[in-house]
Amino acid sequence: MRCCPSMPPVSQKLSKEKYDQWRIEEWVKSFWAENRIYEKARDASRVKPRKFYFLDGPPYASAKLIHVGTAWNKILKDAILRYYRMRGFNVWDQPGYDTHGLPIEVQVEKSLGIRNKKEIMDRVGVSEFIERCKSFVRENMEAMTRQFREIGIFMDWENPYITYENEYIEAGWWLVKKAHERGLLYRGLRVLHWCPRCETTLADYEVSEYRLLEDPSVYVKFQVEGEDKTFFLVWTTTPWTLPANAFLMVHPEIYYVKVRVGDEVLILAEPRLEDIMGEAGIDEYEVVDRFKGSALEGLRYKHPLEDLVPAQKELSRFHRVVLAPEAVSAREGTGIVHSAPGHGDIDFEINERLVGAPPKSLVGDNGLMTEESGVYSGLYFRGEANRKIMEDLEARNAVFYKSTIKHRYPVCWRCKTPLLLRATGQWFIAVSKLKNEMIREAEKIEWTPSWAKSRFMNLLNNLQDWVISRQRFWGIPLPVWVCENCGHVRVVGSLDELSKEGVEPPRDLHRPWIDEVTLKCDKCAGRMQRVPDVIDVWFDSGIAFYASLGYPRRSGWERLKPVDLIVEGHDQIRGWFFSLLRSGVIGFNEAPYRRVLVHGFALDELGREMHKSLGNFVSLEDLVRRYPRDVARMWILGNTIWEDLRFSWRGLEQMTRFFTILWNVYSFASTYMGLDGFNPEVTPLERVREDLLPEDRWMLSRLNTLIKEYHRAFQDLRIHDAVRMVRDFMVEDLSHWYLRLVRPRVWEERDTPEKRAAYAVLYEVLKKWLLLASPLMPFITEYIYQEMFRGAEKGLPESIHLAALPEPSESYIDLGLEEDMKVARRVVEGILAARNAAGIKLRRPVKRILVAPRGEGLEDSVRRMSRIISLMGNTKSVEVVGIEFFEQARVYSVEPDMAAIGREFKSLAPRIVEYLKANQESVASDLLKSGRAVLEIDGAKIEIGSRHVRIRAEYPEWLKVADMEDFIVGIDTRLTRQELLEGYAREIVRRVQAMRKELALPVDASIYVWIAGDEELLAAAREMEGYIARETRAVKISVGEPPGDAYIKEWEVDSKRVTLAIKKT
RNA sequence: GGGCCCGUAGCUCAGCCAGGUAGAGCGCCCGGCUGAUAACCGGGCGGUCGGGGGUUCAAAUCCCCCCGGGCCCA
Repeated sequence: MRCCPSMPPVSQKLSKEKYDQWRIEEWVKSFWAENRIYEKARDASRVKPRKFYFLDGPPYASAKLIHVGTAWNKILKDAILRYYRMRGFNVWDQPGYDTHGLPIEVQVEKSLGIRNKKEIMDRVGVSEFIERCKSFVRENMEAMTRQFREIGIFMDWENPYITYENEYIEAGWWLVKKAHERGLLYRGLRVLHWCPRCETTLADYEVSEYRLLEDPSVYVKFQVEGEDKTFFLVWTTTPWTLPANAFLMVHPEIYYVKVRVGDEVLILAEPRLEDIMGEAGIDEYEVVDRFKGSALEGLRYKHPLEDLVPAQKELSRFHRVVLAPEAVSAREGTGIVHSAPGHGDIDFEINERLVGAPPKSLVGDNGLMTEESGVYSGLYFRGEANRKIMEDLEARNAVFYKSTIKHRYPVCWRCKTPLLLRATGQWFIAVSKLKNEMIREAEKIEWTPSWAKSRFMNLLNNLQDWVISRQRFWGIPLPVWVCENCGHVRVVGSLDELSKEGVEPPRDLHRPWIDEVTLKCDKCAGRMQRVPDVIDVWFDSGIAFYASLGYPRRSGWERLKPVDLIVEGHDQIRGWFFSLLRSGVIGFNEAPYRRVLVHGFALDELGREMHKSLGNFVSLEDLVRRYPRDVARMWILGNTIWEDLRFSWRGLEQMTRFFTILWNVYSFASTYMGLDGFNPEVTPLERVREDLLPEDRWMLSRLNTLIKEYHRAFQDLRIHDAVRMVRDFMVEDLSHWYLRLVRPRVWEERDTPEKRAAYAVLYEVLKKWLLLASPLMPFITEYIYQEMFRGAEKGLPESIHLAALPEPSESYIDLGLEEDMKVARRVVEGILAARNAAGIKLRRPVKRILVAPRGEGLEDSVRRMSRIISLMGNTKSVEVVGIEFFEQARVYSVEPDMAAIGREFKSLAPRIVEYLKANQESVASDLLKSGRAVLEIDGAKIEIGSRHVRIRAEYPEWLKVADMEDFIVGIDTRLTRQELLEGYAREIVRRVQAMRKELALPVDASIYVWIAGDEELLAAAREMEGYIARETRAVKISVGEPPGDAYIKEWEVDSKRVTLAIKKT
């Protein structure tokens, strides 16, 4: 094998160093940076014909720390992108950042020490505020990018898309204009949650936090018109909505009663009567009438605060009872619900449909009651206003009963201020009109896992119009200009449109600069001013599919569309996946993406969500401080993608074991290939095909099966399955099995065809495995590639990440052989179990093992694999026998159950026991056959049953058996002198090896060996001299005294003493 | 209140789609190996497959109900 010294063999470098994943990763990082490996991978990919447009869901840049879940997300994406690059796709891998929105504004407000919207305008100034938002976001983005790069995410970090950039904003305008052109943009009134501190509307999905708050619980009497002493009883926890009351609602199907209490008559729902009277502490009352709610329809009433509230002048003419089953429940309240259409969403809807009152909101932007509320003007809605209203009601005898209630009440998710519902004018996109198109397009999307689709479809069935306006600053300005004179609306879709009007667009398109742009109305030549709103931040990321590519200003989208894959957590089904589709249909009438992969959430070790406030938050930095990147990546990627990831330091710790095994495998190969000067160019796989042993063909079959299944897993987006099969292959097939099988061949000093074959196979397997593993663990694979493979073959790419993934070679796949080997492994497992039971170590050879297969075809497999079974089980022969062999070999014994025998046979018991002991086998066989046995004692016949004894099956002393599912495996433990001596020889070898190691001798150094001590061991040394010499690289084995400068050590083998000495030649 | 996901050994999780004697790793106990070695390997112990009902010759797996956790919606 050293025939061609001019060629560079496989380097031994790997085996010379201690495994240190940290050092490796540092080295690889700088290797990538110095040689611009990412850029080379990107550029090589970008000229390929088959496109793969991946779109990064932009993380929200509101913090510097990266959540483990976000890391999982990017690591998954990275593995997939690497895979597609290595399969020759033209991969678009631009990352993005989501940068606008209220959460960022709130953080910046905090840093500026201000508390409300007014202060932004008055104290800080909007332009300063916007600059602060931008620099805050920029710092966060930089920090996040640095960390993503740190863990080896190969994405185009030099060219991310950023939602605050002018080009991106302009792309947003384009879509608003598109919606306008399609007649989908409208301004409408809608009751929405409002934060009185942030002074903006919140979308439904932003109303996510609730607090337990105390509110008044009050039963108010509304006098029935024309009947002085008859009242509708109404329950409310929001007295501040009463001034805006327009009508009352009842359920047509529920029964109502008139109840006399004192000299008054109350109307309320029958099912609530007892509870309410009980709560109010009233025992004496009389039901005077009973009727369905429908009978109340149209009855008019008098509002108790009518004269105090100017708004009531307009509202009083609407005061009547309407039927509204969807708004009324028989389970709480009185069954009569007061409706303020300006402060309730159902109220608003019913008002539109049945009543038509003006939906008054008597609460201003900042939570203070407005002028129109008269005496309550200027009072805070949940505080002073509530109190004053209660006082007035009581003063007017309009309160039947009052107390307080603690209930879940929505608060602002950013500042925790209690919210209110309020009718406000907002801008909408009428996506409900696009429902059919959206469903049609969603049907075309491929979902992994498939249940994500049903969840998505469920959402589409409840499609609502989209409120896109927000009354804030840090967002894409709504490109809507309204004429001050005639109210004409104009939507601007690009900067060019402004230029054409002779308007110089501001250098930054954000507020406040854009607010200064005015246009001339083309209807009346009046001045047009922009509406002050910005757009919902969900709009930003929803347009990323084209906006990230600079469309419509730049080309690219037309070429790359549609997006081939998006990958996000399951919360984004309702979030990003939804908003992308919405924008796609508004703008292009089609779904912008083709495939979706949904992953789970990263939870803490107890299965809870991670929150900084809970103190269980693990950041990416925490993670990579404690575990190397590849280890973290492999652990994270191994989790079933669409299930939640339970964080576990222990899990990470366990993953490090896999890496030592993997390192040891490569280190082992590198040691011996280097030693023997193996050169893959001189001895390629094709050249050894004739010399392959069954285990080699098996290994190659396994490799190619792995490659096949790996590609299938990646194509199905089952990355976790790819991780598991790559890992299992390395541990089970390569390390545990193949390496053990080829070791003797590798140790062989001579150059044999079998050794060459082993090296060629090993080289092939190690190289291809490394390629398969490289998208998953990019650091260590790069390192090994550089150290071990790069120098051994000419023309290999500069980095493993520039290489192509292997494709399976069907000609190497032999499933029958794989099946045979499975059988062999099961048999060897049986041998080991039997050895274990017999206390015979693997080092000691046995004469024969006996295998009785239980199933069809196993017998042939065992015969075909008998050489391998012998080798791995250290046995001289493998005999296939029938099950009967073991049945016949079994010796049965019975053990009397004294309690049972004594109870039934009293004084005869000792005699029976005596008999049983003497006739164990016959009694046992009778009992097994017929369940009874007849004993003859003093001529009398006594019958016993199996309840009287315990039957045991035993094999004879020389046969140790492992009874398995598909086999019985037995070892013949009777050793001849030959096996005994061989065993001793191996004991000697092992000890000499240990001594070599203690002296740190080079693996290929020759030595002299001296042996003294027990006679049998000396005999073994003499008779097995050749074997011992070969295994230990001894040039001579002498019996007797060693020289003084030899390394001498006393040993004990089977309590026989032996002294060994070695010395380097 | 609705939709979807998860619940399997002490711990972390496969197996469920296409029903056929419950698996892995870790931990624990016992043993082995020693030129891949601050490693590694084998064996053993360990499970009402969240609970209940149904379909079936056969259910962790399919169906229904309930309990607990999660995501989303109302």
